[in-house]
Amino acid sequence: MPELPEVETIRRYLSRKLLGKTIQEIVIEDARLIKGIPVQQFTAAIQGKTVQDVFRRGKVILIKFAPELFLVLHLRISGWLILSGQKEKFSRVIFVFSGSSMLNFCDSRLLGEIRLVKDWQELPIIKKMGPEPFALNRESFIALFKGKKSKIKTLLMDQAFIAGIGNIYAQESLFCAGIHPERHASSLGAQELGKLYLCIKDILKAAVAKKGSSVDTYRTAEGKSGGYEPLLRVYQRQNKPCFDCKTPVIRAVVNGRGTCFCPQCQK
DNA sequence: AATGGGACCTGCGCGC
DNA sequence: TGCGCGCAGGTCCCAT
Repeated sequence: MPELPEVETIRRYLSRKLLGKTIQEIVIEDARLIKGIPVQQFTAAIQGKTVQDVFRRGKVILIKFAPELFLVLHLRISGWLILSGQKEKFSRVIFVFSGSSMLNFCDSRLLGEIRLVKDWQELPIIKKMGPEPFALNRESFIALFKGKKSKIKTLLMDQAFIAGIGNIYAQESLFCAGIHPERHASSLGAQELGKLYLCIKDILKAAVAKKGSSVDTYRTAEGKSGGYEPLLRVYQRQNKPCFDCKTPVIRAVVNGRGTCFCPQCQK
């Protein structure tokens, strides 16, 4: 479900609401989401602990309870988080906080992950993760492509290459930059990469400002829809006229994922 | 090393 | 109304 803008939106809200709050109880509706540790152990370890920090790396949300105790939340494709006073639809794990607020980890397809670790930086997913898009300048962005040959869309979605971009914002960024999603990275010149850099930054920034895109189940942690959806230019617009040239938008499968692009504007 | 396919799971919308 | 099918914002594992 979530890419960088959605995850960052959730993180900001949780940070605002949960800092200093203590976990009173954990309700496990479906234990399959809890990975790497027996459920009993998981529950016992965070009961009574107080939130010290809520931060993000790529699409991963991290909640710090102690210097050596971090809750790791990954929403994967179908998860979302709702902070409310009740159990929500598709709630799988509920963290009940002091003040009776409840953080619902909702996930229709059960593909999400919840972990508890001592050292978050040692998690495999974190260890191999590429740089945060906002930490890059034009030069360092272009330098990432040195020696890369994959299709550009595959690269943008590769979390080891750059963190936080998924299927929506990869498509949107490539449309903005006028680059065909199946172009090989080695064929892209500095000018095209420079344009792509600006597009990625602008789109992610605008999407964060709008609190993400509510294409399907995504809601912000306060249960509201995101506001970026009306600004999407190609995502899921197959057969509809391109906003720029009116040519019908094409849908192809790139790297196993549905991919929309304008055959006229994206070369 | 890089790439492609399948697996993990369930729900929703569509056409018949 | 009911059923089957295709599709879904991510990541990992395995075979080639």
